[in-house]
Amino acid sequence: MPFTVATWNINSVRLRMPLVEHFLQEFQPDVLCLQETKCPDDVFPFKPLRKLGYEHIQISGQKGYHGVATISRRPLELVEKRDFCTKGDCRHLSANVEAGGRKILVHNFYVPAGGDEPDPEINPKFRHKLDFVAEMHSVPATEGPAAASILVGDLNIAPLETDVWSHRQLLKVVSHTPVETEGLETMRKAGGWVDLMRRHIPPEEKLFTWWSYRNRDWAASDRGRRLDHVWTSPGLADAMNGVEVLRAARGWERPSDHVPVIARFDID
DNA sequence: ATGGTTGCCAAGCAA
Repeated sequence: MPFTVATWNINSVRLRMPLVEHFLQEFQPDVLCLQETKCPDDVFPFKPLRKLGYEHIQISGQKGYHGVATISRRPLELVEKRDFCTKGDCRHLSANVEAGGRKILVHNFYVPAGGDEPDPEINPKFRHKLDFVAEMHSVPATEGPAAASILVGDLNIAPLETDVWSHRQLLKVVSHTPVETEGLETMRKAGGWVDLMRRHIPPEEKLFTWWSYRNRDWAASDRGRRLDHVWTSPGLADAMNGVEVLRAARGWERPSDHVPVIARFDID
């Protein structure tokens, strides 16, 4: 059995527990990282997840907004819940999991969306987003010769031209502005991270993980963006055995506007 | 150029 990690912005974990359960039963990832759980820790739905064999759960939740959860079939060792930009937002959680005979550090991120106006001088939410990504420079892929790391989550930025339905039309739209895409790529490369989705699926190919709710027919118009990402340290990237974007999940009953991304590794 | 939808929670705000 290969080691598998999935990431999914669930947009309310309690509302979508039936979808989470369905997903876990069908795909059985070792680790599932959820974002936008919108769920305080004292009411997180542990029970149905444990029932499915996911007994190791680390959460960082708050009422109404944000929130991340890392759910695992293998033992998890919490490393930290970091308060990026010291706003008290629950947007990060890291934990160690064992695979291939070594510890792998898994970072689960929910980067701020950044509001509508892509000008940090007049839009504090966009300022926050840029500051958040800048602070991610302090999260390197490798912290020692034997260290392996994975960084997943909703990064709310579509870096490549083929990560959006129209590069030209989205250049001034938050998520695809040059200051964001260059900022994210600079941070990724500086940290030594490999963009695993793009190692598996060529950058010439359009690739989306999110489709707006504000669309008559998301599948027909296909105006998507790749906002969700899987990054790894270089050694782990070499062990990658495939990445799957579960586009079908966008068509499930009462779906999230994001779909799961699953990465498989040839280690156990 | 505008408005389109969803989820929080019960009015707008955030996405």
